[in-house]
Amino acid sequence: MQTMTIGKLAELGGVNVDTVRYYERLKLLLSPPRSPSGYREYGQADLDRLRFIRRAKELGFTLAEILELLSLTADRHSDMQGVKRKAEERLQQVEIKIRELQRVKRGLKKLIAACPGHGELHGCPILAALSGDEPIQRSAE
Amino acid sequence: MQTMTIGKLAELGGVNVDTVRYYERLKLLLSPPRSPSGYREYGQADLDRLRFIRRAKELGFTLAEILELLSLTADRHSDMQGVKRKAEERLQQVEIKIRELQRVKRGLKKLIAACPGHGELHGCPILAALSGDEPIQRSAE
DNA sequence: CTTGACCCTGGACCAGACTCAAGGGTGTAA
DNA sequence: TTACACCCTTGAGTCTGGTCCAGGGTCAAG
Repeated sequence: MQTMTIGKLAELGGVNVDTVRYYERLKLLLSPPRSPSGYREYGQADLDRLRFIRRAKELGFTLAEILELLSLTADRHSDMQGVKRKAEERLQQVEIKIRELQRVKRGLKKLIAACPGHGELHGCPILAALSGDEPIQRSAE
Repeated sequence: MQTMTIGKLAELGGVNVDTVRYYERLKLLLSPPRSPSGYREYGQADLDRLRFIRRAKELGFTLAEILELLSLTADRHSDMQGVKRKAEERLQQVEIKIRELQRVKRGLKKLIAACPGHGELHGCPILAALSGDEPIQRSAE
């Protein structure tokens, strides 16, 4: 397959056609060459990039953050110090995200372990824990 | 404390007053009785419920999911299987996210370590981590 | 009796990330 | 040639989870 239309790209990338055009507007995807009749012509690199975006999004990065990630990997000719600093910033954010999720995971595990999974709801420890009167922890505010 | 106004409830629950009214519209909170002048009068049970919502939200449940959890709890005759299953679903999603973020973290670390501050970025590890060819998991579709 | 902090309602507005509609051109297969 | 799926653009609408505003009533202190 040399090139593909937007419909094919969207299908392979697991997103809507409109989403592809939306990403192009946001500069997340490069504007591809056009056929004589004006159709966008995509190649494998575009598909890779689209999949990159999907994965990053699933990890909780916003589109703005993904744009930064992409420019980080794409700016092969820009100042290396700047690129490195950006990568370090991203790393910090990723580490924070992991810690937050681990806190959530511990919370969920505790609840699940304490819950027998059957019987009267009345005694459900998940509900008890969620409605308990311990102070609520503020994480990132 | 017999009853409290919306301001007090919001304060103790750690949310905005408008958020309380918003939750009431969504049926996440019950419409409380009103004072002669029309003020909402909340009791301890409302505070418990509000805290329940906050905690569940911190565990990554959407408001729609929380509404479901709450309606499960409202049904005195249902048992805790449903509640436990929902918690387990959440846990799985969180664990997947953590694993993928750790992959990204390793990629970023490698990138940073490999960056001498000059030269070409060769075979970017972030791209490797994110645009790997494993199938993309559709989570909640 | 005035002031200021609170409460009420309905509705507007926000960011983020799409998604759809309208009106029109293109490509291919029977 | 006609049908039908696909493509184009611009611009508006949707959903989530709030947040804010206008225009008004209430309540306790001084």
